[in-house]
Amino acid sequence: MAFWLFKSEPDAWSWADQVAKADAGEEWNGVRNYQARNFMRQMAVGDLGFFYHSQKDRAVVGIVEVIAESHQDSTTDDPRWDCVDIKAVEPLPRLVTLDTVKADPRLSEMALVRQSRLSVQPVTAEEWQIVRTLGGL
DNA sequence: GCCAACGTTGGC
DNA sequence: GCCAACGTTGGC
Repeated sequence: MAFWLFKSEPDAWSWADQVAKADAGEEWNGVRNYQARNFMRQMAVGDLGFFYHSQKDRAVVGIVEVIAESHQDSTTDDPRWDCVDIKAVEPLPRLVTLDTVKADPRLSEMALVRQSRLSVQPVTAEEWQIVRTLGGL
């Protein structure tokens, strides 16, 4: 099983929106970046991810699970773009802000820090554990 | 609201 | 196939 991070502008699609979908989950659609798409193609059902709010919040806010492997993105007919489905699993008791991540030397290699514009990113098992703990889980 | 970083497009 | 122009993202 692998770990990931999904980035979203809360104004467009927030953790609350994701939670509202409950176990039905939702497509992680709208990604138009090859690197991000390729990561989604590598995902398997059962993989876990962090849900990150960009812009105003700049924090990891919850945990999500991949519930469908990559398939055509329903928001476009362009066959280049596909996406997975994810559902909310649980919120983090404490938000883990970008500042916190940047301040922790163990997290200095995270894509979140090194490649700030990438919207879907891999997370190592070690990073997963550290951020979970910082989040109070 | 600005700007740096970076990805994409299109002319050559 | 290169590169300039342009568009977008996201931190600050």
